[in-house]
Amino acid sequence: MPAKISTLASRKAAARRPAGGLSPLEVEAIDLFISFVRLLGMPKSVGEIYGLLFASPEALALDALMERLHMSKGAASQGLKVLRSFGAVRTVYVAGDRRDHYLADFELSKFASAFIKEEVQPHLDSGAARIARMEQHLVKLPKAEREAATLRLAKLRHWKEKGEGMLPWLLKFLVA
Amino acid sequence: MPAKISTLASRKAAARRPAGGLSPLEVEAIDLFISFVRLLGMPKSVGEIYGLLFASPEALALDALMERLHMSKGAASQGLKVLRSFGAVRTVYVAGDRRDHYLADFELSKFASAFIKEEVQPHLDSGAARIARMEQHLVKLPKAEREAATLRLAKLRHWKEKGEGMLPWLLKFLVA
DNA sequence: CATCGCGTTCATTTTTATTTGAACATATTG
DNA sequence: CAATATGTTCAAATAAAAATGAACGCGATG
Repeated sequence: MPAKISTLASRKAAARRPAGGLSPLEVEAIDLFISFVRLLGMPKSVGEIYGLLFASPEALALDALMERLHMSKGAASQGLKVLRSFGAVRTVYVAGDRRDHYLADFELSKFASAFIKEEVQPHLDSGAARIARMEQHLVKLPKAEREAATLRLAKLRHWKEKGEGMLPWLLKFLVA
Repeated sequence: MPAKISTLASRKAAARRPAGGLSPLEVEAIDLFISFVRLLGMPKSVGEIYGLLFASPEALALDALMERLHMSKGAASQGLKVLRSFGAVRTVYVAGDRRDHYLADFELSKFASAFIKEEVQPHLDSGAARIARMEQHLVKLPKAEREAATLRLAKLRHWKEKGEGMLPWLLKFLVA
């Protein structure tokens, strides 16, 4: 009964890696990480790649990612570049294969701290610069307006300090 | 010497509200809030509106925003809708004027807590649901793969709990 | 040293997000 | 109640972000 055997075999395969496609588990993981990276303002493809690598027991090469995620070589390459840049992914050596093979690093905090260091911190810095510039403009205002503006500037400074105070704590919490 | 007087007058005006445009102080505030709202994934127009209102001592009506920010009525209306929705802006009554006049609320934490409640919390919730679904799939895997996958799922659960533990703290910190 | 395999880059295309503007709803005024 | 003022909504236009795919660089291989 070859028919039945092949049916069973393909059903089993489907539970794992259906027709070169994705298992339900992988799909869930990918969806999860897509929405996670979107929350951090990163492109979907980064989430797809990390999701698949996260779910994958073995290291995957670029062409495996392309094929299984239906993604162009360029997108896969750029996504891996981002993931490498903050250590969410690392390469492993595979004997007799000169392609790079990627494995997910499970420290999710790397996403968050990359986000903080690359997005939040620069924003705080430029914010500080802007507040300084605003103080320059302040002195040129007529007194009535100056008072109101001074109050507002104080609010901004307050928030900048709050942010600056929070970041180190947040980083520590995440890494812990 | 009317020429000189007018020059001085226009320079002074320029420091405040140049030709129906924006003062340097307002420009700085607007830039600051544009990058702030972009960080939270909100449209630029929301930052422009809040920035101008933040810098503005008097309450502004929709048409003033349109004119000074070079923005369509639709964008202004929708931006205000967003800002109202999380209380970053409130209306004040102006005698003998039936337009709504808007004032910035200085509690910046409202942006952050809106972001958390509208973006982060739902993501955590859907993440929890996904983890549950992944557990369903888990039992259908062959033992070898199941072990690896179980480990990964434990990581996810760990992070979900970490996130859930952090949010209340973060909210409290922000509001404080 | 010519060819091939692997990965990166970047101009172009596609997709997604935002803005515009006109139609509409609603409230006000004469 | 017609005319007007104000604000909202939403389909279409525009702008911004991301993906594609071909060209390129570089090292390995025969």
